[in-house]
Amino acid sequence: MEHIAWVSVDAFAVLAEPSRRRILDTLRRAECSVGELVDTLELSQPAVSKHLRVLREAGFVSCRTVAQHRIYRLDLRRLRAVDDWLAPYRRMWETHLDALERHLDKE
Amino acid sequence: MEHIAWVSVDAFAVLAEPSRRRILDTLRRAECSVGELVDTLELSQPAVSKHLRVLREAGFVSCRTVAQHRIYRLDLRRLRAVDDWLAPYRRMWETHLDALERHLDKE
DNA sequence: AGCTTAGATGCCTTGACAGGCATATGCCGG
DNA sequence: CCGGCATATGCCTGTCAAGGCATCTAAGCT
Repeated sequence: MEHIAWVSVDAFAVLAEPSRRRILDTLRRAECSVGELVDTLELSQPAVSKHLRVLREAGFVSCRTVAQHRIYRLDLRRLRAVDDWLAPYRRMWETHLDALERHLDKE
Repeated sequence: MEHIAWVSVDAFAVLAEPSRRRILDTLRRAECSVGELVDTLELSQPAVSKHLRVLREAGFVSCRTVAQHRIYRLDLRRLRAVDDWLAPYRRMWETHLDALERHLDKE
């Protein structure tokens, strides 16, 4: 069921929430249990769980169960989709930057 | 006044709105008047104007006045901020990809 | 000056979503 | 099998943003 659902979720909408970006930033360093995230983010446990649910359904994170803990872990695939949207723009400023450098070299 | 304001606007929140991304995608090809955007996006004129205001105040676009037209134009600086957030993640999948390639090379 | 076109703004309604709190579920140890 | 810890979920409420419509402003034309 989830495997279908997350395709339709708007990645940017998910990232619009600052707390969710902070969760990703935290998971970037190391995978993490919910409790650890609660401590790090200073947010209530239900709030964190809800954000994790959104991130999970959107494919930004995956989780596995270890005893009574859930260990969450970054899934990079979805972020690449965001990066894909950005790519053409990045090409633009890279060429602009190149042009600028060439301009400065002439002086 | 605006020069101060747009620093505090959350870039991701601005991009969360699909119509606004479509506007940027359109402006990426060429600068554009409001009317042209209305035609392209099939959205009401007030709606487009409001999105443009958000984009403008967030620093994603700039505009100049030509007769009774307003020509909007992409401003890449703000997108680079988004890209900056993404950069550490990109490094991650690039190294993962490298690792995968090395792995495949061995076979 | 009056008319028209391009665009911006204001008001209103509606829908989505975040957080708080209470509660349910799942898993462990004894 | 029971109590307790870790996490998930439901319900409620407040907030905020998007779109529709009407209106205002500004610039050009005759």
